[in-house]
Amino acid sequence: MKLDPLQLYQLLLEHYGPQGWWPLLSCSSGDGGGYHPGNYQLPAAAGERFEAAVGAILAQNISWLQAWEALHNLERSGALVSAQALCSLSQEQLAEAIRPARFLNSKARYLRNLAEFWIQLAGAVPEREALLQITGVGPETADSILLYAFQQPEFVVDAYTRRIGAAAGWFPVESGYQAVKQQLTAALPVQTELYNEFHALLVRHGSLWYSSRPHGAGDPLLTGRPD
DNA sequence: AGCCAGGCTACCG
DNA sequence: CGGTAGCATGGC
Repeated sequence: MKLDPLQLYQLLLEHYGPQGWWPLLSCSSGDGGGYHPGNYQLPAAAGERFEAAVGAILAQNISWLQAWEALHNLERSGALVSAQALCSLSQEQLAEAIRPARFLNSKARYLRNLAEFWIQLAGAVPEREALLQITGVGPETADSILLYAFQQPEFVVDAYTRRIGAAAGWFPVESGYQAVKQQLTAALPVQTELYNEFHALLVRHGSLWYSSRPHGAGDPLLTGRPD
């Protein structure tokens, strides 16, 4: 049997339940969780949108637990109050606060770039092309910000999406970002809530079965060949 | 010890 | 242009 994307989405949702992304500090139980399963209205406040965008950069190529530690450090430094507040920190302070998130000097620069962009934005919903011009914001981070901070219907593609989609026979693992995104969105209804939940579920499932090599070995849902 | 994180930029040929 | 080294932490 070969699952189509919508069928896999329904299977994953049934299997894992709602994931409650994007994790927010204000929803946190203090253990690095920060989830609000089934509530797709968050983030609603401007501060929460900024926090989610910051989190999207911190989470690049790293486990969420480490990103959460860094985010919490930033909160304690007062950097999450506003984009201006983040900019008021020195690069050294920023880098030290986000040390747990790896690539600290790079990400400290990225965060300042984001914050400066945020100030220009003045509360508007950003354009995808504008986000992509920020040094430190690539396609996945841009779509994460649009989807999870602003509830825009932009499907987020990550490494797990590629591996799982390849195992499902939808495309080759080495497919480019836009190719994967277009193929999946063509097979799904354009719904922000579905995009939100599907990506979170793919990360959940991917981290369980598509992390160590060979990718996908033992996947109880797809039983596909590893790449 | 070694592998792997919810990538992106800059530089190489 | 496409491909990849570098970024430089912490958990399992």
